[in-house]
Amino acid sequence: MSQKQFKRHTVTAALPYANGPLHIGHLAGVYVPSDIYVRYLRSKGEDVAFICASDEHGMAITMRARKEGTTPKAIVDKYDGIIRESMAQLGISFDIYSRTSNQIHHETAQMFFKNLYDKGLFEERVSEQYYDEEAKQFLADRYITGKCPRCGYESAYGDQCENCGSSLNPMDLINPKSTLSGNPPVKKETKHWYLPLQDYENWLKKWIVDGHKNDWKPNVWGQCKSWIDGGLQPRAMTRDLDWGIKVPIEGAEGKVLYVWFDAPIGYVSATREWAEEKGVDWEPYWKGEDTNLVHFIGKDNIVFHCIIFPAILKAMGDYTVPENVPANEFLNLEGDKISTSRNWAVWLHEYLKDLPGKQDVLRYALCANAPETKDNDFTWKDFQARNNNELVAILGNFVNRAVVLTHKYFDGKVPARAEIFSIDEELIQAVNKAPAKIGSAIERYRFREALAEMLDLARIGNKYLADTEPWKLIKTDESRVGTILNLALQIAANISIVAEPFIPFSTEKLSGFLNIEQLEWSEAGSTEILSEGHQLEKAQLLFEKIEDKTIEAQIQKLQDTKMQNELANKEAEPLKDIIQFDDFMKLDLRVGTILEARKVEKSNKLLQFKVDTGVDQRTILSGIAKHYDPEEMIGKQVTIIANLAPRKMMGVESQGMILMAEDSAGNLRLIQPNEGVEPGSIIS
RNA sequence: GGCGAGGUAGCUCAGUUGGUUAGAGCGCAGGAUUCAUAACCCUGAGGUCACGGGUUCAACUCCCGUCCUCGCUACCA
Repeated sequence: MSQKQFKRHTVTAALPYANGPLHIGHLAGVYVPSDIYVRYLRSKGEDVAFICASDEHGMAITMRARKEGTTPKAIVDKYDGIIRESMAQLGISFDIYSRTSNQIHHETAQMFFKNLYDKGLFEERVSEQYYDEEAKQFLADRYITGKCPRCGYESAYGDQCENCGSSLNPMDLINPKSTLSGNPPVKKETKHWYLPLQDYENWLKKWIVDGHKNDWKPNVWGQCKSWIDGGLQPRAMTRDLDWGIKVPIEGAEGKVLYVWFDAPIGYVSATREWAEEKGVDWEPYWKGEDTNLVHFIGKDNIVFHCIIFPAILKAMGDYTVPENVPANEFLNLEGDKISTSRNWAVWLHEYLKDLPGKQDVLRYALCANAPETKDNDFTWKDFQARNNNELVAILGNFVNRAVVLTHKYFDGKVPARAEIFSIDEELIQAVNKAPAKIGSAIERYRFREALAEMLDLARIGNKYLADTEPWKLIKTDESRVGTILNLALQIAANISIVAEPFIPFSTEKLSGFLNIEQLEWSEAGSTEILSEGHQLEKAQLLFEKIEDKTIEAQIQKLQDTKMQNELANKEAEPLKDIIQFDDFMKLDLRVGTILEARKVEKSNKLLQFKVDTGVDQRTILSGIAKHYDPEEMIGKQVTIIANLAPRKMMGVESQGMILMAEDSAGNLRLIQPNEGVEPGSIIS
C-alpha cells in the first residue's frame, strides 16, 4: 500500500482508559509503533495529525470512584495526569493529547449522536431494568446485590455471584437491594438507542473481507471476518448512568452515551481541538478521500475500531473510514500475563523513575520485541541484552569509534575523501538503499523489521572499520584514512536521520556530536551529508551498559509482587458469616459412588456422572474435566450435595453437586471418605 | 466445543505469488584484532520447518485430519 496517494495522515493511538497508569504492554502494543510511524511520516514532510486522549467515561471509572470513596472526576484527573506525563517523557509525539471530558468532545459526540438520530438510524427499544427511587437512577448490574438464585449466597452482584461464580441477570436476584441507597429497587421501563449493526454487514464484508484481505494484518482481518460471518446484532449506544456524555435528545434524561460510542469519537474531537489551536480546518483529516486514517490499537479493541466505529462513520455519511488498523497482540511479562489487578506489570511512571534517562532503551527493546504477529514475552534479561549487545555494542560503539578516530587523527574535522575503492563503493550502495528499506518496512507496519534494518547500518559501519583498519593505515596513508572516516561519519549522519523515529532522544544527542541539525528523511541515503572540514563536537556515550544489579533489582521487584500475590491468595478467602446449626442441617450431604463418567459434548470443562446416592441413581455434572479424566473417576466415592436444586448446563440437567477442594492456584481435588463406605452414607 | 491467530535452530523471530545446500539476531564454541563502552570483526556447531496424510516434477509454503499455545465465546451448582 503506497503512501504517496495520500495528501494527509490522521493517525490515532488507542485512548488510554483513565482508571490506572500505563504499563509496557500499552507502550509496546500501541504508543511506540504509532509514534515511530508518525515520526517517520513527519520526517518525510507529510502532513500528519497524531491524535490521542484520555478516555474518561464508562462504568469502570464510576465503580472505582465508589470503591475508593471519591468522585469519578478525581479518578480521571489523577490518572490523566500520570498518563500524560509518562507519554511526554517517553517522547510519544502526539500533536494533541486531549481528554474526553473536554467540552469540545461532549459537543462532538452529541453531534454524532444527533446526526444519526435525526436520520432515523437508531432502533429504539424499551426494556425493564432496576431503578433506585431514592438515588433517582437506573442501576447498572454491579449496583445491585441480592441473594444468588443458584447458591443462595446473600450478596451476589447483579451480573455475577462471587460465591458460586455464576453469571447472573439482575432480574434473577432474590431480594435485590440497591448498593446506592440500600433500598429495594423497583422495576422500571427504560428506553435505549441501538445501532443496527446488521444493516452494515454487507458493506463491512465488502470493505474488509473482500477489500483488505491482503493489506490488513491476518489477526485483524481474521477477527473481523469471524464477527461479520457470525452475524452482527444491534448494539445499545446509550446507558443509564450519570457519568458520561448526556444523550442529546428529549426523553433521554439520566442517560449517557455508551463509552464505546463516545471514545472513538474522541479522535475526532481531539482533531478539532488541535486544528482550532493550529488555525487549520479539521474536516479534511476526517472527511477527505485523500486522507490516510490509521488506528493503532491492541487486539482487544479490534471489534470497536473495525466494526462499530466504522459503521458509525459510514452512517455519518461524509466521513472516511480507516485505511488500516494495525492491531498488535499482547505482551507478556516474564512468562505471565500482564495484570493490573495482580500488579504484574512494569509501570511506565516507575520505569522512568527507576531507570532515568533510558527512554530510548525501552522504546528500542519494546519495538525489537513487539507483539506484531503473536503474543510476546518481555523479560528484563532480554531488555539488558538488547541494550548491552545492540544499542551499546553495535550502535553506540560504532558512532563512538568514528567520532573518536576523527578527533584523534583530524582534530575533529570531517576529512576529505580521496580515491574510492570497491569496498567503499559497496558501502555507499548500502547506505543509498537503507532509507527505502527502512521506510518500506514502516509503511507496512513492520516495525521490528525496520528497526533491524536501521541497526544494520551500524553493523555495516563496524564491519567497514574492521575491514579497512584505519588505525593501522594512519601510519602510512593519511589520505586513505580520511576517506574511510569520512564515509564512516556519513553513516553516523544517516543513522541520526533514520533512527530518529525509533530512538529520538539518542539521535538528538548524535546530531549534537556531529554538530548538525535534525535532518529530514529525504536527506538520508546520501554520503554527502557532512561536508569536508565540518567541525565535530566531542563524543559522549550514546548508551551506557546496564549492570546486572540494575536488572536484578527489577526482577526482585517482580518477585516481591509475586510473593505478595501468593500471600494474598492464601489469606484471600475471609470467613463467611456465621450460620446456625439449622442452616447446616438444610444441606443433604452424602457419599455417592460414581457408576458412569463421560465428557459432556461440546464442553471442555464439564464431566457428566451417574452417581449411586444410596436412594437413587442420578446424573450430576461437574466442571472438572481439566483435572480428572472420566475413566479414572468410575468407581470412586465422592461427597455430594443431594438436595441442591437441579440445574441445566449445556443442555443436560445436573441433580446435585460434587464437592471439591480448590487451592489458591485453582487446582481441584476430590473430597473422599478416608475408607470405603456404603453409598448414601450421610455426612454430618 | 465454536471462531480467530500462532506452532521454523537453546532463545526471540524472518521466510514474499510452491523452485537448488531453510535465514537473521542473541546465546554457545573457536579464531583474529586493539581505533572503540573487555566493545567490534571472522569462522563454526546447531533445525524430520508440531505430527499424519494428500495434490505436484517439486511443499515451510497449497488441501484434509490430529495435537499443543494464546485470545474471544458457551458451560466449572
